[in-house]
Amino acid sequence: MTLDEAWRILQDKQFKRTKNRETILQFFSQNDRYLTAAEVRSFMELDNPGISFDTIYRNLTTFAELGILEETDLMGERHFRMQCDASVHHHHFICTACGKTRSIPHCPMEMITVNLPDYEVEGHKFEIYGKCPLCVAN
Amino acid sequence: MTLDEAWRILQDKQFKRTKNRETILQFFSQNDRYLTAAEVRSFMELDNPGISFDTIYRNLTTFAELGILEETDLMGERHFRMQCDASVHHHHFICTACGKTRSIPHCPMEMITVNLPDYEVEGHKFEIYGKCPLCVAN
DNA sequence: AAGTGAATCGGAATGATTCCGGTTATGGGT
DNA sequence: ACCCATAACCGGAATCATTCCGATTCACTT
Repeated sequence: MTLDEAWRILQDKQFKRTKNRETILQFFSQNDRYLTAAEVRSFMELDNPGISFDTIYRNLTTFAELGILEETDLMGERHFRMQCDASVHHHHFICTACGKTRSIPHCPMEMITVNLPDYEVEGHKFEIYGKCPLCVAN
Repeated sequence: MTLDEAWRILQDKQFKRTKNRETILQFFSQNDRYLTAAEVRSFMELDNPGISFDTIYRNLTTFAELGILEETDLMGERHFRMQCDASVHHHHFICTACGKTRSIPHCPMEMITVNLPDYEVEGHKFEIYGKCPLCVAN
């Protein structure tokens, strides 16, 4: 997702264009991996030393609800990354060393939901963890 | 997994047979779903009103490391359940209303890892969330 | 330029989990 | 059956991520 696409979504929903939101989105657009609220804060403090965690979490949650960011729990911590391509449903390999991700186009759900009659499926999570080629080499 | 199997594993690894461990295992053996440390504590307080969270977490972590319990993060909280059948790799449908689970024998990993050359896969997570037939009806 | 509600701030509160120093109890050896 | 070493436990404080809250500031509408 590009910055322009993100802002279009926000404007459609009447969210205001604030400096904090610009900084957050800029940070995600230039970091192609899952980030924690603390990492976002470190970056934002360069511009805004008094940034509140409340502001960060509020915006991250909003962005995730709007589909601008993807969210997942890793080691009990919330992590966020820019939505890579909402048009094609996919999953991720996540490097446990550097945090970088790689798309996995396959989704196992189709062949499985047929075996769950009477169940009301709300969502699913499929993630593969390990070391990416770069981190394997080091 | 049965209580006997669990105790055999513990004895193999020289863990002591304590009252607390008996209570914890008993609780899991009679609850076929993911439970939180707080739920475990509530149950244990019937016998042992002064039970410490430290004791609960220490044992839950030990059990999970030994493969006696399965662990997952749900809504940012650690949840544990008795390992259902370690001999057959599988995944779970998890009811978001009652917490009960249903085994999903299908694992999507085989057909996917072939597309990850040079990646070192350490693990994966595949869970389906929704309402079980009983909770759909209510 | 003024008004209004959204957004932010800062700091306290919460909730889950872990740490720690002191105490208790299990299981092996006598 | 008793002793001992050490695993296990206890209670409470500490930590960490996250949320709440009352007061202030800011972005957009008119």
